[in-house]
Amino acid sequence: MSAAREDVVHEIAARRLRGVGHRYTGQRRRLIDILARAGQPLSIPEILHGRRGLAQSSVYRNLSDLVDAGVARRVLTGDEFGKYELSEDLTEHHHHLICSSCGRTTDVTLPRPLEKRLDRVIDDVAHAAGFADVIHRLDAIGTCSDCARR
Amino acid sequence: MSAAREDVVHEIAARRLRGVGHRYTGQRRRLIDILARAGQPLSIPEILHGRRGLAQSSVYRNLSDLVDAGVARRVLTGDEFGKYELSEDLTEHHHHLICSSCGRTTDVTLPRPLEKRLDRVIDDVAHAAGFADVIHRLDAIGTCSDCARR
DNA sequence: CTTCCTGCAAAAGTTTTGCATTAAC
DNA sequence: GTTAATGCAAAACTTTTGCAGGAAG
Repeated sequence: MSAAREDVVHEIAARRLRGVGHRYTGQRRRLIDILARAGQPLSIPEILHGRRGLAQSSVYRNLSDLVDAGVARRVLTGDEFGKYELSEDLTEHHHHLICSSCGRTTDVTLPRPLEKRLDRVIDDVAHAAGFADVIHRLDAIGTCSDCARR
Repeated sequence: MSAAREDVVHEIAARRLRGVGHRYTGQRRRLIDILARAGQPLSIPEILHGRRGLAQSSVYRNLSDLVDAGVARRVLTGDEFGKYELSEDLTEHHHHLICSSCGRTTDVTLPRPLEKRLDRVIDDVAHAAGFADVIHRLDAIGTCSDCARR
């Protein structure tokens, strides 16, 4: 995919964090790695699971800082937990397939022309309602193959 | 808009609740009224605010029952609270403009042809990934006019 | 009159905060 | 050396649950 190479992602993350007065510490670098390798949004319990040396409170604080710096974003899945992923300019514009039964979330992309048309229409509608700097969030919610079997 | 008249909404709500073994009580009827008149998703604090005779726990329970019966749905706004609205077959298919700064949420609709194309493409993509019974959720997130002024 | 719903209070579960210690620059 | 980040524990906040009393069918 068109995602930036990992070292470039780290450079960008470091720059943006410094831009908002934060340091690029080991734990923050590690979180970026975890999110970059996941390829799907992760909840804090998922991030903590099987990894040592990460205090829950620090992970919450750091993900929040990464969001503030524009390096990550919080995804709403209807799961009980919030999930996090790298921001789109570090990966690529994509959408989510969310299983309404188990919360499983998969990244998907749509054809370029459809995306462009969507963006135009949404921009028009949003401006008419007085909204500025609008991005869109399009997710599909259904039943994944595992849950359909039950 | 093409929304059903209020009394029809109540009939449908009553039928669907009975269908899952629930009664159509005064409080449930009242919640339907509140959601129907709001024209935008409401959080539980918003529902409780300025209304007497609604116990918080019962509102949580009843909204959950309304969702189970297919009369309402839970909307994720990034606000700290979950918000609820009537299900789309009782109103009409629409989307949300969400202010990332203050959480203000406004309903909007998109052109029919775009919606149809979206549905087709999402259906294809979802099926390819093994998902069934997919609906789409498209929201626009930006800055509302009030927050832009600050 | 039996079953489900309601309200209150308490519990559970996710996220945030205070503070002393440690690491970054 | 100064300022910010970390880990632990405790607190805050949203949502769920237990239970006794009340309403629905």
